[in-house]
Amino acid sequence: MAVTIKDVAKAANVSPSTVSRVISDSRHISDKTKKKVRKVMEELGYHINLNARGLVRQSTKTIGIVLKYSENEAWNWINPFVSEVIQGISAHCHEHGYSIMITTGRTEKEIYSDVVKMVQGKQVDGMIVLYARKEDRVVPFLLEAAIPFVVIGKPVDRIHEVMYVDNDNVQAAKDATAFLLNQYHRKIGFIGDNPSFQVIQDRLEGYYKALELEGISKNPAYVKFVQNPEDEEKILDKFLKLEHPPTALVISSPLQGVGVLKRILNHGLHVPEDISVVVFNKTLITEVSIPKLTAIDTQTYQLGYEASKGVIELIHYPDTFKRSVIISARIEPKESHRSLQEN
Amino acid sequence: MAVTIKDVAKAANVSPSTVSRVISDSRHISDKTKKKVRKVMEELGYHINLNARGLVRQSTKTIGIVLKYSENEAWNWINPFVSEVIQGISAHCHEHGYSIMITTGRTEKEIYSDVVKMVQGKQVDGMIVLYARKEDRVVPFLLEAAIPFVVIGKPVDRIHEVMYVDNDNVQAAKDATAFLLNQYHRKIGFIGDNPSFQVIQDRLEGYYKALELEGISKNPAYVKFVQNPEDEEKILDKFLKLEHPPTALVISSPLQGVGVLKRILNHGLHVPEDISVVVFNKTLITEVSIPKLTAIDTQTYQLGYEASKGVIELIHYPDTFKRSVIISARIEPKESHRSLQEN
DNA sequence: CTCATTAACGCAAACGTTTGCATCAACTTT
DNA sequence: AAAGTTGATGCAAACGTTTGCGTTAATGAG
Repeated sequence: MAVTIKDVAKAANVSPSTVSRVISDSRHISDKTKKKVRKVMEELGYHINLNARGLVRQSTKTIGIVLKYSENEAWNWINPFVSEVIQGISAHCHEHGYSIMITTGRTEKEIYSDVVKMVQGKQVDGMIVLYARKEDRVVPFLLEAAIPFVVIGKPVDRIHEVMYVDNDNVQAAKDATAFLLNQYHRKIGFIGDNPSFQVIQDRLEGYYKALELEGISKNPAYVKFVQNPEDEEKILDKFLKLEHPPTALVISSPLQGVGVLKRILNHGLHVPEDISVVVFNKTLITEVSIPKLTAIDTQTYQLGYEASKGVIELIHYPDTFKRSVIISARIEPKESHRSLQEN
Repeated sequence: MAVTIKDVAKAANVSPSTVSRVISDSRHISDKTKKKVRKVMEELGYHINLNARGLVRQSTKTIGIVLKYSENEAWNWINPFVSEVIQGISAHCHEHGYSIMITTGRTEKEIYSDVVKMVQGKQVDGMIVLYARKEDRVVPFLLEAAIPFVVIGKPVDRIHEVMYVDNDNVQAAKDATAFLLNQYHRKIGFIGDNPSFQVIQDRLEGYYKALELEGISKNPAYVKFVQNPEDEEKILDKFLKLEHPPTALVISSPLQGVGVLKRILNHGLHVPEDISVVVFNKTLITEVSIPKLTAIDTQTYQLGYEASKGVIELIHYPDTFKRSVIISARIEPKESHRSLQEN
């Protein structure tokens, strides 16, 4: 088949071990020999077999990515969040010569076995988990397998045992709400998706905290969760039928953001004239939206980049302290908000 | 380290070869032995080492994906096209037990060496190339290496030697243009991105063809290429300053579509009242845009799915006829166009 | 009862690297 | 000049599978 290290060795009149050492640029080999061997490698068109190397080195210089599993299949990849995170991971991995392998499973069970295959099959040196979910089997498995990994998002359960990178969602939501308060909004609504995610709980908490600081009491009528896109309509209806409809909204996803935007228009109202909107996650969507959405930049790319830094560090120094990285989020004022007071 | 086939063999009182055959469920092994061995595997927590298997089988059941390279880094992953294609690939790969590995390179050179590494390093059994570009080194390399691969898009050069899956971009653009012509538009503009991509050339050709059928001659003033987002402004300016500005536009990417949408609004004009817009690639973006963009559904997911079908077929039957698959594209009328004639 | 057939399994050689240890020549040192 | 040191390379055993071929015992045919 292909030309192997032995072929090169034979042609260069050296031993296979010498060739191997030339490949890894060992300092035990004389420059003359290196030159000679390299020339032969060139001539023969040699390329290393990474399977063989992986076998003996017990390392493949590959990291696996566990893609987010979502009931709503379409939202997986389409969700720009995933893309951007992977961008970040990819960038850092490349800098360190690591390859990337991704899960292909669609259901929770499939994904789990993908992970097992990657890890036990020794296909990867480390893993990055793109979500944090209650009662998930992946994280416990990875802990058990004692393979380096980091999760993006805040793992609910064994938080002190795993390294994770996340935003401070409480703080971010607090900031977002405070931003609106500073613009003299007093009636602020909150829209989140599935409240079973920790993210949503945290953001809700931050939202409440900011209100509290201003002495505004919790108003359940201002807080809604949309489980599927159709809910948006109902929710907006309810909001607008209130005696005092909210003048501003904090929304936990860009997709919902544009959805709400559209419903608002349908009601003959305008953003930001009639109602201000701040959404979580600055993404392509918030940029191409008209008006551009004032969004919380959670620095998704950076999230991925740091996660990658984490695993690779863990791979090289397994005893690294499992520090957790908080990526700061900051609000990026665009066009979907306005101050209630014309200064 | 981990428990190997030999450990299992020892514990089960059989030879390693027997264990191996149990794993592959060989019919040369008695059911009794299989049961026994499987039980031991279970007890010992055995899992196969895919590196070792890859080494001897000369196959890893992994396919590599060459991500599109773009000068404008941000457009890579963010571009929903890529995400959807990968979704399709991923789905089919999973059905056949194949894993996925993606390139991490940012520049053309980096990507090329990623590919070489994957292929020569025997990390993958086949490849899918997510773009077709003139004077690209990847496709020639893959041909040379004689590894199964399929490109998504129409390879310009050695078209009869490679298997590809693509839309009929000429036809699609022709349809799109005809669609507008049917709505009594006569002054139709075309906006594409990098004209070095075959896609753009094809779409341009289809655009011209449709016009020709109506006896409308080519007008270079109506055809523009935007290389970076800032160009959109200039282009629109030029269009609008024409004596007869276009009443409709065919745009080759959803991202550009929303960009142009915004610029049009900036000029105090409205879509579709003042100008109709049809964009290529129905994606999340075109759906969340306001108004929803009338788009050509190129069935991106299907593109990926078929590509995957292609490689895996080539892997199993190397002598498969290198058929090329054309995924039909059809226009999905939404809200960004109108007829010039009030019926 | 002998011989050919088959079913079930073991042997051992690959697959292409890496790496600890041994070797050996050429230099230093004393 | 002998002993020790250093530098450059080779030997051979791993790494964990797969698989062609050989062996054995049981079965069937004649």
